[in-house]
Amino acid sequence: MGHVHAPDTAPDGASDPAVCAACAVRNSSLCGALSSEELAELNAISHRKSLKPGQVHVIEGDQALDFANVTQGVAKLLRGAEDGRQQIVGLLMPSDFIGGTMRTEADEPYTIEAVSDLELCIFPRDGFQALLDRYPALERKLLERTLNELQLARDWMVLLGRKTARERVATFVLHVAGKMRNHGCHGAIGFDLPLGRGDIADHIGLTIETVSRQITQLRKDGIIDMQGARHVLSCDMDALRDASGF
Amino acid sequence: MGHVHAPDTAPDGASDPAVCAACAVRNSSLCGALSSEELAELNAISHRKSLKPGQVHVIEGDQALDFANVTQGVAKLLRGAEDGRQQIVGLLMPSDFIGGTMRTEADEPYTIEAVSDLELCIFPRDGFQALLDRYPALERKLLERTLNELQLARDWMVLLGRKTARERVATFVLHVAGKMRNHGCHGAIGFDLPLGRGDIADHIGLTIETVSRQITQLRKDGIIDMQGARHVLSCDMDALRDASGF
DNA sequence: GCCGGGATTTGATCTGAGTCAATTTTCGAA
DNA sequence: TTCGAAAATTGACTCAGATCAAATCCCGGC
Repeated sequence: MGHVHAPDTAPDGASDPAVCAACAVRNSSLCGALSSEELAELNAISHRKSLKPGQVHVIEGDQALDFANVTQGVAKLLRGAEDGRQQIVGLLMPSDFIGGTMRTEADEPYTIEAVSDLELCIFPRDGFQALLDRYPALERKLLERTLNELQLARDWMVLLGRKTARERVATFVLHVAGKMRNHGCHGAIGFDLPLGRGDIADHIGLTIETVSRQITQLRKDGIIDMQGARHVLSCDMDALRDASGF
Repeated sequence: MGHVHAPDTAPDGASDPAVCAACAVRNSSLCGALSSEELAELNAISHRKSLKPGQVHVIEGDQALDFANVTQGVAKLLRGAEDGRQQIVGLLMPSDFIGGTMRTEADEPYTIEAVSDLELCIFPRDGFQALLDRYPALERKLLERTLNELQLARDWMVLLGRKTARERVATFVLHVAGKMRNHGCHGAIGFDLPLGRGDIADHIGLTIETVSRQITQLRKDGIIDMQGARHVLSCDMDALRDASGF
């Protein structure tokens, strides 16, 4: 991980802007829809930004970051909560795209909070929308991703509305395993949970204690094998799917 | 309600196809993005379909309805549940748009179930996508609506993940009042709840009994005034917003 | 390697919402 | 207008998960 030699060469023979050629998500992100020339144009209006764990960005109305790619790190997308209660409505990983309040009057703000060191590639709203007008492929890709997100959000509604504590935790682990997709999570390959117990709780609508108890239970049942609190050594995908409800 | 004379005349002077001119959602639906000519083209590939209360449509893979406008009636968008459990992930009212699994491998099906007499205007997937390619305004509108839906879904996640029973019911009433927007729901104007107790429960992640108890409580507290089980005579919007949590 | 503080686990107890079980209401059909 | 079935309400009791309260673990800094 981390060795990127040979920058991609686009089909038309021109080459990507340097930053983009080195970008870990050149092809897997939205940018994958663009040729080198188009990418150069997008790149011209973009800028990069780093966030340390715990730092936040508020998304609302104007100057705030309105469209961005996550190029490195993990972040949580938060909603609500002047009192303690908060709900994580999305988990952002490299190649995920942020933004989309578009022209809707964004009444209440979303918050992006970095979980690990985070790198964003930010596009000012107006410039980005102009590009959207110009490059249908970009807009199409954005539409597809948004539809995907919508589906995900709706699946999460099922989790939050109808699943038991055990099912929720199992679903979460399954979901992370999928996102990590470390070549399958079979055998002893393993991966780290990107969130601590508290954040997991806020994502699946439980408390820290309940999350902890359920993880302990899944371990005792031999469905997952862990080392420490974060590292999953292996998991029985079938049993996990089974435990995750429907 | 129901008196539509004078069909709209589009800016360019041409006139809408007859069915569309008579359509209650000509302008408020996706079709609002189209001129009369464009509408004619869309109309050419569309067909109408009626569903009686309780009838369902499954959305998946292929031949199934993949893109459609709701022109009349109310439907619920369901997810999950081979056992009893089901979650209503969306409420569909006139001018709402259904569909959008796009090319994603739609692993598990969504279901549309009519709540009242339902009228759909259906567009076969391929033809619709071709139009999407041709008319950027249509695609843009679809993107905007999808982003809206996503926002709604995420707000609902907060409800399902973090709100108490009372807050959920209050939020639901508020939400319906907004959708109905019978000129404000102040005074004695009133509106009907589009769902029965069971469906409300499935939408906000509670049981029938709890929903019933909470509605009773809101009535006793003077926050809403009802006649029968369905008809809301009036509601104190501020108190309701207050009771709905955040 | 040692230390310290936050994160996690574990235990005991409480409670909001679920479940089970009757009524009572509502509303459409005759 | 009456009737009957489905929907809604209400009550009694249960339970999954929350809350409160200690341990214990773990990891980074020294």
